[in-house]
Amino acid sequence: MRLRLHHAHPWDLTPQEAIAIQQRLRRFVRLEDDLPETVETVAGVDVGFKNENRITRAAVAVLDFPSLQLIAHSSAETPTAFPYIPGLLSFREIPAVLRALEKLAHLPALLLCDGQGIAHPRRFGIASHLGVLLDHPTIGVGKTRLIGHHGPVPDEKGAWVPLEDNGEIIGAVVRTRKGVKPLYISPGHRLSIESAVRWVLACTTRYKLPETTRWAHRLASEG
DNA sequence: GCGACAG
DNA sequence: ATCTTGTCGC
Repeated sequence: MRLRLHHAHPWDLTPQEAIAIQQRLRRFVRLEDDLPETVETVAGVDVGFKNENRITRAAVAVLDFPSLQLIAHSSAETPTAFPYIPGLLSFREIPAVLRALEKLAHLPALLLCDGQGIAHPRRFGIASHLGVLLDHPTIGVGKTRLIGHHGPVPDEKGAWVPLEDNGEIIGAVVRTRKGVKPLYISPGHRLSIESAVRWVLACTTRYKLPETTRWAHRLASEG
């Protein structure tokens, strides 16, 4: 589908300017549930690198919901134009992600992104950034923590505890599989924390990572 | 000044 | 993220 998005080219941005953009866009993030009545497709978005990080490859895996069967996918490669800086990950990965999304016939109802949503120093991780640019529901699925603190997570699938920063709840630490490190879940845009957790669990079967993420990771890394 | 630090 | 074999535990 056609995506008309204006934004500065990452290679022209200084970290300070990138931070200013996050501060300007964060006000558009909405945490009220705003999804279609019926969600028929969910997608995983992930990025991989080639040629010593010179090439960024993004992949989108579209799954039917709730069967979680892969029904479509797309990918795109772009020259890597921004370094990896904690807190500014989206400026490195989003350009390729947008190119991959453009190749889809239809935008999936919900996008699960690798990384954080609002569980970010400025509450504007990659899932929120992508969600605001598209004004579309997104969830951040992080394998590790960027910011925030939390208590122990019961070792039972589906158990979760709030992720907190300065007295503010910014996400959830979720046990998607017994005996395995939990996932750091936070809303990107158009969902509440509780809903984000529910959707991630609904997309997870027998593995730590949701099926959406597993497919996207596979498509972004290999051939 | 000393740690922490998504992918 | 990426480089990579075997190995511990349910």
